Amino acid sequence: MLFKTHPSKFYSLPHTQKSSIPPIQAFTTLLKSCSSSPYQLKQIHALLLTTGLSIKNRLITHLLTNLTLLGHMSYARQLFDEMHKPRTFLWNTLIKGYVKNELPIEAASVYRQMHLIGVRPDSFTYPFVVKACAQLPELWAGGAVHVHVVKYGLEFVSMVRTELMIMYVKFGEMGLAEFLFGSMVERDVVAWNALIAVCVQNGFASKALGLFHQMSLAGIKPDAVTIVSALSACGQLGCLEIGEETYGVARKEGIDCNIIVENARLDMYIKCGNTDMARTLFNKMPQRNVISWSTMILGYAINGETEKALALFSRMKNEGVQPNYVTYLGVLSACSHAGLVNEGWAYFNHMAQSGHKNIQPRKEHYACMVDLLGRSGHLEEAYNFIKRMPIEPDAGVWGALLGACAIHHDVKLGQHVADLLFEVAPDIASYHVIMSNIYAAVGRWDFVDKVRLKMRKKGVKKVAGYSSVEFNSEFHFFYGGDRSHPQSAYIYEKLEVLLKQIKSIGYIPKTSSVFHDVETEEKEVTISTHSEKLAIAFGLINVRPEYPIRVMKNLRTCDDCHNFSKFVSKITMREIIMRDKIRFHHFRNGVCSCKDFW
DNA sequence: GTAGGGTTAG
Repeated sequence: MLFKTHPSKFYSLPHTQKSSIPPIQAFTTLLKSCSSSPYQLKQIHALLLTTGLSIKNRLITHLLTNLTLLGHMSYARQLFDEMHKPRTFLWNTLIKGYVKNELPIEAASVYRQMHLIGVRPDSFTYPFVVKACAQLPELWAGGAVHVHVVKYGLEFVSMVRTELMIMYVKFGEMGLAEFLFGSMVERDVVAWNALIAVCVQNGFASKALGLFHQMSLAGIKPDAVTIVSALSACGQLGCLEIGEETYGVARKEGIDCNIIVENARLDMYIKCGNTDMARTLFNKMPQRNVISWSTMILGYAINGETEKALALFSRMKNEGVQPNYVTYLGVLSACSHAGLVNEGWAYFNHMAQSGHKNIQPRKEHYACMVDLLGRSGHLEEAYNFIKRMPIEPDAGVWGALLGACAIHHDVKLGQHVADLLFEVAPDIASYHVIMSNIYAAVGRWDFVDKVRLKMRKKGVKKVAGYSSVEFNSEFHFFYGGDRSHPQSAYIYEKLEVLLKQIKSIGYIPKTSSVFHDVETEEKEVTISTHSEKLAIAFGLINVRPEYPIRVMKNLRTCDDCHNFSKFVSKITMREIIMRDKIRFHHFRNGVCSCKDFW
């Protein structure tokens, strides 16, 4: 700031002997507040050298720190390399810089170099080195670093241990993380929060809720950060009751009036399929940021309330809130879920032509457009659209087209797309399953077997489908053909009665069900005991009639289950809300909110 | 003189 407005003042500073501010202090202040361009920083550096102050490590450190914060890592590295015997904290600063700029390999190599030269790392070094290891694709470096940590006797340093825990959860090593946590000397609120947050972020939501519970038993008061992670876990699991209880805790602790907490709560309502509660909260929030708006828009989109999503988007712009690229993902997926091709094009073109750097279409937006075009039957157009992409299409983009080929039974294009897709992402089970479903739908069982064989050879395993229902603040999980639930006998009995009833009003099981990008449950399990059917039967037995039955599914639902749910909602007069992998289906009186377009 | 945790999307 100072530099921009009064450059002359700045340049004269170090030379002004008479100045009341000593030069070193002046530099320090300046560099601390400095957020200048690399050019300006270079000038400052040059000035430091000419005034003979370069030996002052303190100033160099500020400069180095500023460079790393601004992302000018190559210049920071150059500065570092010019130093004579940099001390440990300077090494730490450089490593920290690489980690903050998500350059874990560079960070790790600086750490290695440190070792080779014989500079002893300290307790400030490891939090960052471990964080770098957590950003690497494989765990082995992290394991080696853990050994060093033990060797230097730093394993009980709270922050080092916290970072190690985070690293292990990221690599799915929950057991190791829990061991480290359990044997921690002081488990403060931040350590709890770190573990809970990383569990949520890596798909261990029920583990996160378990920890949240344990935390209160241990007498540690949650803060806003804890609540945000807990609410996020509830959203992931789709548990509205526990979500409300969590919010109750926040209110009791007086940490509910925080925009991040409110956004997390908003998201929780959305992910539980309750747009009414979300809207009520949204409307009474004293402040809303772009995340609040985007969450609400996306919420309408995935719940099939397309008009509301688009209306909210224009209200957002009228109120002068700048949409970001996530907001546009919400808008485009609203169009996609409703088959609004023209509107989708209009929004997409607006993004591309806006001139705003932060809303230039990204791969996700392209995938959304491909999905929209493909789902609506414009397969050729979708393919050409990908071919014209200015950025390299990724698996998500090709996957969207493959999914569309499955819906429209286009074997030829499907095969072609699969070839391209498996070049980019050979090991993703769901894409192989879609391809096998494409063949299955047209009766090419020879090819189906080939795909299965290929999967077996590659060791690609499909994910088992399951559905869950929350009841009395507890989860009930069902797999296809599952008989492990204590109420199993009643559930199957109920299911039988339901099938008889709906058959009498026209339900015909679609045994040759068309698969969308669904991964079917085990082959031997008949269609009548798909996990969502069991979950619905369970819900009908247990959930009070005034409440809807909320079923959460990890994969997409199949045609037959979709049809089944419509009929059941009709004869039982119950609302069934089903969340599949990418959207909601609200079944009321025989009709689904998705209008059978998904 | 430096250190650990949070919301949308993927």
